[in-house]
Amino acid sequence: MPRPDTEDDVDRSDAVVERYDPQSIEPRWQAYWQEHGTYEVDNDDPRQRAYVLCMYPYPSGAAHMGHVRNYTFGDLLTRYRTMCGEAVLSPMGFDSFGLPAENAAIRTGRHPREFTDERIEELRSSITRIGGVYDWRREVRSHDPAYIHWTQWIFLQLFEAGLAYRGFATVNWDPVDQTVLANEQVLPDGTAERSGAVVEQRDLEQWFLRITDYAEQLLDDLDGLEWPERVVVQQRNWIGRSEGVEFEMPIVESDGSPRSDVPDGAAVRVFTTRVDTSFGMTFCVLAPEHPLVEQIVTPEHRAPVEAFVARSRSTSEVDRLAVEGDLSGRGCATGAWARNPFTGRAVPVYLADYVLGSYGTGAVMAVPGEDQRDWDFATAFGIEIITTVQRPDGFEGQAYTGDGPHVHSPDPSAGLDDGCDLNGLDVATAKQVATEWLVDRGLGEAVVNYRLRDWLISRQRFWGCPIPILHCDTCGIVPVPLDQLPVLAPDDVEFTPTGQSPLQSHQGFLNATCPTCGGPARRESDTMDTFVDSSWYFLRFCDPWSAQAPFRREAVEAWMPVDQYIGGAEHAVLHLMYARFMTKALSDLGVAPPELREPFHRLFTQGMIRLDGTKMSKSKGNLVAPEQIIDTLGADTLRLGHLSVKPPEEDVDWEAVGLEGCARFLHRVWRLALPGATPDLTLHDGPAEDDLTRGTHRLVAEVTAAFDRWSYHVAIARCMAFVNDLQRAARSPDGVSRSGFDHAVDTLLLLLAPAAPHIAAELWARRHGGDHVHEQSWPVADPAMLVEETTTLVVQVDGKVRDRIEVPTSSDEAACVAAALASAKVVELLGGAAPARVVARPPKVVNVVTS
RNA sequence: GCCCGGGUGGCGGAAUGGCAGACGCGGCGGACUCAAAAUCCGCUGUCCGUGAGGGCGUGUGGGUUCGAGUCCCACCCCGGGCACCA
Repeated sequence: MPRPDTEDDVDRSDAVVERYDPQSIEPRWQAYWQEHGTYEVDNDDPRQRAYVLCMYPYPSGAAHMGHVRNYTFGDLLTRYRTMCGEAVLSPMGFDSFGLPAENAAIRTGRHPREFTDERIEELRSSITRIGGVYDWRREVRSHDPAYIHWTQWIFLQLFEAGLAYRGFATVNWDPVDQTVLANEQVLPDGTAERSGAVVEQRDLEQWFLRITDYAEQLLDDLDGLEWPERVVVQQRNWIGRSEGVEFEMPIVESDGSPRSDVPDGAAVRVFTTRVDTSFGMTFCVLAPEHPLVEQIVTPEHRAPVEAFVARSRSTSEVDRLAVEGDLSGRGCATGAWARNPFTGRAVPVYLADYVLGSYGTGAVMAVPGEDQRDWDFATAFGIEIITTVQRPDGFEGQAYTGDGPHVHSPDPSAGLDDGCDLNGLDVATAKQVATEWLVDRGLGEAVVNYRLRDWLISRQRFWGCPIPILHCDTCGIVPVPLDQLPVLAPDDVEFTPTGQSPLQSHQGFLNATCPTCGGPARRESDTMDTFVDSSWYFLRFCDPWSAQAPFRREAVEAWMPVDQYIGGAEHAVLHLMYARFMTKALSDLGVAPPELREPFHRLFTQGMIRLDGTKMSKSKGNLVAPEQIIDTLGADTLRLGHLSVKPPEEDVDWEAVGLEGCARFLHRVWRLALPGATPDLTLHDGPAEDDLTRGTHRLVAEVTAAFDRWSYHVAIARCMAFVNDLQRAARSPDGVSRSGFDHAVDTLLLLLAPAAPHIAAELWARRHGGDHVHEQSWPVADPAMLVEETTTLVVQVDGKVRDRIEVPTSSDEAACVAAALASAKVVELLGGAAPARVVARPPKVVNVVTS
């Protein structure tokens, strides 16, 4: 059946030139790489090893532009470093537990596993169509029983070591997703990062991982990482180390005499980072939930205090910490007094909701002169303000937090014979002296506090890794024996619209036998935060076949740490902190090698894709489908679009991606490089032109340098400029030599192989009898070829460019100056006068100074 | 408020203290074509000038230097993080 003639007419008219058709090329090469295992590496590979890893994705179906961007950078690096002779481990897997699948199950009644497996296949196919190459033999999925087994095994190791524990805690409850959230998953405005619901406070028993044990290491080891400064700063802030002093303030009467109605030794223990300002303390503040409140409140204050405490307890932590404007409703007097050890005087004890029981000692000394919040509080409650640090001249603020000499100490009225004298000292020195003074008298000690809290991993969800614990009435909390792992969620579950996890009511799952006493036990129905799964997957990739342990140590030694980790910056304090903690914990437990203290040596965070100025996302419905572009322009064009649009770490507006220009460029490369498809070129058999050879070497040097500093957009721009020049030269009447041309084109194909792998592979194979471009060595520029014979000498007069002269590159200063002074322009501008001075930087620039 | 980034044509952006605007997009003009698409060629910071050419130009104001987009100081604006965690 003859097809109606449409565009076929055109094809026949210039049948000499086979047009670049990505659809016929790309699937073939994708299959080739897969079938030949081109990017599979074994753990005993003799080459130098490199581990290049992109954050494994949540399987959300077909890839979106964010995936494309992420995987293009990772894939380029894998291919580039492989051509450089390294054995590159480039695995891929799926972070396949999580709420979207469970929400879909609630909506449709289908089991999340089915849903998830389908989405994984879709995503895998998308990633392949982008041209991403991975060692798929190593694929891991969080919901795979083998993976669940080892996640649970790791949890039990942590449990045995005391790093996993069950604790009662006031937690963030998401009423929409019906689960608790980690602090990291709550946004500063008090809403849930995922669901957007207003987070409530609930008191629940939950599982925690003791990440705070590692606070100091997590902070210190940041120094050795080659990570974006932004991410390091965010982690540092999140850990929130602060050095300070704790000391006790005995509860007394307002005149300093002992108080009879409180137990002996009753004292407020305060934490402060400004012990140097202790002489300015005019009151102290307890958290409303502080256990001492009950004992010290005086009868006439009891009623308002109880009301205040009740109100604070129902306020979220975020709201409590938001101190803005008038503070008069935020505090409450207790009627009690406590003695300041520095002055010997009693100061009133208040409650304030912005003081948290969970940080420091739950009590602070208040120094309104040097702390703005204390100033605001003192003003609201009519409390005295004393200045202890000399203000600089012209200071017009309220509290002064800067440096300066200390004043007003010791208080002469205190009559202490061993008073602490800080007068005249700067803040740092005064802190030291005051700390020593306290320590020497046994009144307090230096301490370090962290803002970081333990990692709450309990989730009241179904589609997650079950926590392998049993609750026995007799024995209490009992770990599931290792030989009974994995604990898997049942298949016969029904998802109800209430959203409650089916695990909480599934008797077959809940009922178990206590392995210790043989009595009945109830299975833990909470599952783990999915960040637990992603906190060790990079280790499993080293040895996904291991059946006796999560991974064998020697396999991890072969590959870890990850040389280059690539992902989104939104994981700065979540995944990246948890993975660092888990690596350290596993190292300490002897599961991972002892010397492996950090998982990711280098981190790269690529920018987001935006459309119309907002983040592209399914919920906003503003997606541009990568598949559509692959179907029309091809994957190589799409990859090039991402690579060339902007520096990779910056956010990208999709409108800025110049796909047409990239497609044009590839068409041009095709016509230039396809043997026999170049009728408009003039190629002769003479020796290679020096200019052309030098240009080719310069291109190699520039592209390599650009790759090494992640300036892909510059690398692509250089290739484009090179093609423009080459095409122009080859089309000129004189043409170029065949040998110089072929060298130029072959080099270009090698340089493009990591960025546009399909077209490079196709053209290389056609030019070289079926050879595979990705198995060639990355070209190296000959330094001797980078030096031009002549160069443009820029001639300036008084710093302004007035002339340009071609000179031999070897010209010395005298020759350059002579050439410059001989310039007609310079002669004219000098008007016969002698230059006042001549500065030369041979052979690039000469500046003639006239005055 | 503090700490990081960043301000360069109509747009995305290049530029070891030495030719600002590479490369791409967009725009304008031309070649090919019956015509269009595709492709190719030329122009494209701004002002003055018919032209050759010249003036002005990298957020603002100072400074260092023979020479500053690049270094220093102050300020303005944008983006991100932290923030009243004692």
